Amino acid sequence: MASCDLSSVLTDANWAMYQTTDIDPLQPPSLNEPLQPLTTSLFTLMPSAHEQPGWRLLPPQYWTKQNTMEWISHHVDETHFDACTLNMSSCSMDGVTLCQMSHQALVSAFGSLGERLFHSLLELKAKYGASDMTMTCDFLNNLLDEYPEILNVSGGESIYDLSIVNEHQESAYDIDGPVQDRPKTMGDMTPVSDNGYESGSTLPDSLDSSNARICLKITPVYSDSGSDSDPDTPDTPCPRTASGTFRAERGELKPSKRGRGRPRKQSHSSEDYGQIKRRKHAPRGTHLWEFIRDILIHPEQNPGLMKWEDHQQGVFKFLKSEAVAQLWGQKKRNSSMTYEKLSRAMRYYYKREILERVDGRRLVYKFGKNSSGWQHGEAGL
DNA sequence: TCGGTCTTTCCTGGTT
DNA sequence: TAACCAGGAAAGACCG
Repeated sequence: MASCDLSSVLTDANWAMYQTTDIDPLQPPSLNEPLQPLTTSLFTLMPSAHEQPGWRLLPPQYWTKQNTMEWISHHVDETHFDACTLNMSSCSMDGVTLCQMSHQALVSAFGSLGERLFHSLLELKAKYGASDMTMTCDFLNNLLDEYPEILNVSGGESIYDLSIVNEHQESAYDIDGPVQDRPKTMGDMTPVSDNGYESGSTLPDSLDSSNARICLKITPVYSDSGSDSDPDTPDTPCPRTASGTFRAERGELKPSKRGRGRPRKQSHSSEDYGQIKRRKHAPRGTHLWEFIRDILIHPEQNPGLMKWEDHQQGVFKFLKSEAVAQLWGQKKRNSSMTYEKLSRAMRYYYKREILERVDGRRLVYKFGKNSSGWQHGEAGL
């Protein structure tokens, strides 16, 4: 590439954006600190242990800004596009925003590269099906329900232009152009339901929320210059690979071999932490097996992540193990979740007979007698 | 405050 | 060789 290399540009942008390695969404945004885009803090996905970029693992609607940048970078590299002609601010968007962009908007933002990006996006949307946007919206709705203070930034300023819109108010999605220009592969982005994980509930809640049919429109309004690292972030820098991605996998973040066990969470300032403690504990009842079960019993919201092998027997299979793990990680606000860790937690269920072993079959598990809600006719289905 | 529960993380070794 | 499986060990987070 001639004069500048987008990878390095994007890398620097990523570096600035992701210096804070562990954002705690519980902590109310402070005007004194750089603002983290909501979707970034929610959906941050580090490259997996296998160096598979997040955008390859997840539907575009789930992409973080980093994923979007990696995806753009990928196409820049493939087409030898001159990155100097790109506006960095155009690249800085999460998947939700990206999916709302029309063909015209993409071409306008990325020039000749926009055409390629548009078709790539169409392919990815088609690949992952149409229901993912709904999950994203519902996830955000859940978050808003649980942490309404996100909307109430001290000083009366709103970080996010965040509005709840009726699905039929199509203008709510209008960002760059006429509605008819937008891709139609997202199932018209009709929000359906949530899985109710956050509240620890299962189906009834989700059905309720499906009736509500609301979606969030979120427009982050933050300063480009606000990339200072979190004061509580440990000194350990976040290593990057040559391609500009982060390597958060085992050992690579640590200067030396660490001991066993779960590492201590990022410390908060005593004041902030106290506020969190006073506010509310994250509700219990969000168990992994329930999360798995709810993915399985909501096939319309399951973009090929898992499938029943024998529903009667409770036998199921992971189709996209890493993607499920990432989804679980999103739910637990843990961007470093992997299938390896998830599967370890799954194996603990054997002892409690929530799951049963299925010998000789990879990625296949079976619900045990101490699980419930997965059988036909259960859980209000 | 404490103990139980439920993960989460790391690890070694085996299997596919 | 990579991906997955099995399970021990240790520790964090949550909750009653």
